[in-house]
Amino acid sequence: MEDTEPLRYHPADIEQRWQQRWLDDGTYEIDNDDPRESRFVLSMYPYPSGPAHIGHVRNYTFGDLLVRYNTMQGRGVLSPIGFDSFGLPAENAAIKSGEHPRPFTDGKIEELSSSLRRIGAVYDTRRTIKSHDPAYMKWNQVFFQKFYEAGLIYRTEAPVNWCPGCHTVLANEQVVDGLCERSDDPVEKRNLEQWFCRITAYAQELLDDLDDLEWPDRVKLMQRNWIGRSEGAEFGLPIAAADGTARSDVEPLMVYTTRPDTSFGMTFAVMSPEHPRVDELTTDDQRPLVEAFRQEVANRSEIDRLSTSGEITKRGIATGSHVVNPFTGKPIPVFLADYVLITYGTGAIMAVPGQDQRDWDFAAAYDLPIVRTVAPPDDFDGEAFTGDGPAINSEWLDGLEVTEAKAKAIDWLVDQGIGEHKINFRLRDWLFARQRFWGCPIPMVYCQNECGIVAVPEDQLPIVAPDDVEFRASGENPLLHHEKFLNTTCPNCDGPAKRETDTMDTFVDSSWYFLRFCDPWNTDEPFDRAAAEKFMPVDQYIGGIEHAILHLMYARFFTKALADLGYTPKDLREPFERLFTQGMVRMGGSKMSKSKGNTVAPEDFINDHGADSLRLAILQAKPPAEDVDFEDFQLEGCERFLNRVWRLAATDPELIKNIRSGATTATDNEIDAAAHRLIDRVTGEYERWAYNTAVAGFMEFTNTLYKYVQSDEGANDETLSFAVDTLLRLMAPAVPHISAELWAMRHDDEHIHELTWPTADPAKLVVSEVTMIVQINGKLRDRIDVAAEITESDAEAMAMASPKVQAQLDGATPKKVIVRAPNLVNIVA
RNA sequence: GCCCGGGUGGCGGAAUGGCAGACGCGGCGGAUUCAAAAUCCGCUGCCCGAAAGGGCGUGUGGGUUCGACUCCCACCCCGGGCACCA
Repeated sequence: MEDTEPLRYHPADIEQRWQQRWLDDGTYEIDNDDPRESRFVLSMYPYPSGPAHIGHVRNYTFGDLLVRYNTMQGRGVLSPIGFDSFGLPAENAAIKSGEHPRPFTDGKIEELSSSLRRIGAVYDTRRTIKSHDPAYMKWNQVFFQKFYEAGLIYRTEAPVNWCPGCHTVLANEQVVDGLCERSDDPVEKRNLEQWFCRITAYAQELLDDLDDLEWPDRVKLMQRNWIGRSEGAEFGLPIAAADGTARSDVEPLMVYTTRPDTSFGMTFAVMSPEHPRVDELTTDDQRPLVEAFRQEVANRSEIDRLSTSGEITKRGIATGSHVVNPFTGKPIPVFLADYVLITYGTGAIMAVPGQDQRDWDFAAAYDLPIVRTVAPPDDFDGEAFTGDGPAINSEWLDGLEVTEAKAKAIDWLVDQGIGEHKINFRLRDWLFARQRFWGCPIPMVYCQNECGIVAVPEDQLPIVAPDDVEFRASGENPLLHHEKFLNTTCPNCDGPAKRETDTMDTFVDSSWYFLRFCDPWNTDEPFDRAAAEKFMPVDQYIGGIEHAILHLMYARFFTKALADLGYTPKDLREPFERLFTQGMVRMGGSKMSKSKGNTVAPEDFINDHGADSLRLAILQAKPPAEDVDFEDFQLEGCERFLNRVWRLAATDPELIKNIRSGATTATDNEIDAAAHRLIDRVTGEYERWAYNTAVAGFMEFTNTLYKYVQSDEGANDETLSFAVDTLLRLMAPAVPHISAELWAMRHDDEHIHELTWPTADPAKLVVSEVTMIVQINGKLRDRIDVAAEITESDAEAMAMASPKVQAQLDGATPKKVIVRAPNLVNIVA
């Protein structure tokens, strides 16, 4: 029977054994006083949804390779894992089954951990943390209160996004095209009193600090767009009296613009339908129409309102009142329009149809005057002109270019005392609370006497939701009906108080977990400052592009806020020094998901073929940053390759028949040099995430060794031994089980992952002979083997002497000869 | 609309101004075998040619260069992000 053949590769036998040994030996545990140079390698906090899917496997394979590679480089690598275990799926399951989310979640964590272990991913398992662990929740709650004290968290009424499907409010970042990113339900705008986090206080720093991060440009760009800084002027438009003159007895209407230079072309003004001064600025004869318009806008869904289609005349209405353009002194009408947003700037704009296409369309529909204030080029045939050019029709701005005109207009506004230079951000404050059960409770109470909102004292934290709750089909938070939880006493006055039943957005949990990993045992503090100083920032963060905005923005904000609150060193401004965003695994072109039923179970493959084959196939398939289709994994080829390595390294006598000892031949030396070149190559490829070509390198070298051992000359024992050992050491981070097993077989149970990374002998990287290519007019005509140190003139002479060149030239004299000795000669004929 | 990323054999991909197609998959042929699987070896961009050899070839068109998959300009197609932000 083949199965009993000792030299066969049987992954199932060896993988479990090595996984156990890595745990037992604590190979990847690191203490806080570890003397080695430290490296923090982290894969994004996974939501525990059950056994790993193929996307997880890809992500954690890349992370694991880096952990093992850096460890072999002699660094002390912090490689922790945790579980982002709060969230809606567990609560929705609870609603269906009636079972509490905790056992459900613990079960999923068990499944995911076991999968990670089975793919050979190694962690310091002593440091594992979970969001729903009260020991972790406590610090969320402490931070909430510190933020509240510092004014970074506040409670206010505001128009917020409400998802009826998830029965909770959502952050702006969780609304995609007017739909809930989780449930795809249309999101409604509701005016609710809510907890907000003042992330906008850090808007400028969040923007500036992007510059120094080694992150993909794409992610930085997405963050910049999301923060959306714009620079301009905010100023008042005086309300016009009946005769068109400016009234000084009422507040002017404030507007924000990025183009103060075009103010002379302002021929009307527009307010958001939700603007608080609409009533005041509506004339009696227009009031019925304005009211109808506001009602109509209020009834329209967010998605309708976002759509750019639809009759422009249906999108606005005149208020009947006028304001004065302070630049021209002339009265201009005030409109309402649904495209002006109450949440941005002042909720009112000056309209300059000559320089803004939307204003142009509106002006055309309402027959309003259009005045150009920037001269378009002669060949311009469009409508609104948004480009640069000299100012016209603008009195004292005429002739100035846009930049100068802006500055002068702002100076004038300041001189007149009616406006100022103003920077605006698109970024909004983070809506921090959710009306759901399975999250971290917000540690505040509402005093029924006079104290108002009161923080629960730290010695009473963490507040953990009770287990005896009844889940409702509506998704309504069961805490609302749990009298025992709800009713408490005010920490201030001992009077009756109601507990806050909202929980924190689960993005809070993932906003500082990397800091907790530095010191997860701490019971007195969220983490020790010195521990954070030692390991932070994360040297290499790995995760999906889908977190480009949400998680990465919140974690950056938390890091800055915690530094300013003194939890971390003041200069720790950024959590993730280097970010790598790996591509997604797709099935037949579409994203894999459980609901589409197109997932493949990595566990099944591992059972039959082993984790190393799967890891290798993932590494080989595509550059890590790119999306990959599961069908493109070449699982059989990779398994075949590992078998080839096995036969070679286990010295299968059928394969290796002809072994010599003693002095080395030219062939032996070439094999030896190839091994050194491979070290050089693979090291570079690991450094730059070129894992697919590193795998190609392993395969090429193995092919070379196969030819070597099967040649008539045979293989030198020492040369072969070094070559195979080198191959195993280079493969150890990529396919850890087979590499470890073969190394232990060959080296008396030595542990390959505790060895240091091989280094190439520079002397052996020098080549003595190269293939010089000879071109005529850039086309390849001949190849000649030459000495590496050949002179330019010798190279040219050899090229010219080539019979193929002579035949092509056919007696003609070359116009010019380009020589790049020893690699190339190009003859220009 | 604006902003990114990409377009290379039958397929996944390699090649950071110098041999296009490394490596793998697939295909074809051979060895081994009673036979098959497995394994090992060889060939495999397209066209012409018996061969030697030649021509063509990296989305399209132009440009820079002795030389372009690579740099520049324009366009086409695919993927992604932002999208009434004043």
